[in-house]
Amino acid sequence: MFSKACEYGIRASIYIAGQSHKDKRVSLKDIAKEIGSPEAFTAKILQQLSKNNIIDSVKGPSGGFQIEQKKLHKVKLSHIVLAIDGDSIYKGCGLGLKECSEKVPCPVHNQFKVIRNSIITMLESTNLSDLSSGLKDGSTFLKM
Amino acid sequence: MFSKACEYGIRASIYIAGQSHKDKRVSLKDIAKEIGSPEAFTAKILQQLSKNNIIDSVKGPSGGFQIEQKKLHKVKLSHIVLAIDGDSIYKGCGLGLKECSEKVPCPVHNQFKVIRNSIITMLESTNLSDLSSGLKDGSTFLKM
DNA sequence: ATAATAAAGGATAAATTTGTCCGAATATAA
DNA sequence: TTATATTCGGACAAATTTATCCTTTATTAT
Repeated sequence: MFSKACEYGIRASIYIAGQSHKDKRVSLKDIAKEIGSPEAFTAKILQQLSKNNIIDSVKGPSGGFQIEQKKLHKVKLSHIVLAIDGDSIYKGCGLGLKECSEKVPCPVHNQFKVIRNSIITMLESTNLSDLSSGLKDGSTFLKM
Repeated sequence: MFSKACEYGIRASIYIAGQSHKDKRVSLKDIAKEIGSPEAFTAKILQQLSKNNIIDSVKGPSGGFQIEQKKLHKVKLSHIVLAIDGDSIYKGCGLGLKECSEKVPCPVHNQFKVIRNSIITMLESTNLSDLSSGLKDGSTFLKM
């Protein structure tokens, strides 16, 4: 569904959100350890998220990554996915056709439209605040 | 959503289905031309589909690929996807976690479950016979 | 039988994605 | 001001996916 980079990006964002809720800034090292991702690769992804204003980064000692508390419920999964994987989920054809559209549909166009719409709705209605709360009470997990 | 190989596999299967409906066997060359796919790569994919008894292949002059007419409505998209991409769509975690389950869920587990179930339902209820009929009446397309 | 045709299969190459390494830039604290 | 901690950014490496090429095998028609 998503690229590995996007999976790491979502997991990292959820972890950062949980810590930001407690006003804690977290380092790359922490993040990679907590979500079980390769550190250097994760760094690249965090850079992308930072450039897209999804997370904030601070250099130097006691630096790290964080998300403004008031943004926590505003950041949706869709923002992260768009920043990392682009809009392929939004506009791509299920069979990889470039010209697939309502006017010139592929054979599975209508079936995929239903799926795509439910994916988009889900991505746009799920925010980091909600996702991080399950971590806090131990009902959800980010590693393994 | 699917690998390129799987996309080509589905497109090829739909084309073969359409021709098989007219009792016509089709060659690799034909298929690649009609679905706009790289020939040699398509050959590999057709081999896989053939080994999985999704399509039949015949060597030699006037050989090619076909699907038994009585199988046309029995072959579902799910069969093709499973043969080429495996069951990652069926069992994989949306965030790439190995151990994600009802007992140990990732933060988006429930949201993804809904999506996954609708994908599975769609794949298991869509057959080649239906998909190829749109090609015949010119309402759907397999190229570009 | 022989030649021609078409898929099968193995080896290899190109492209993309995933992942690593290291020096530069920046901020903090002593 | 200096040493240290941390992200940034570019270059590189490994792994995977996509794609090609060429020889072998099977089948058909002559």
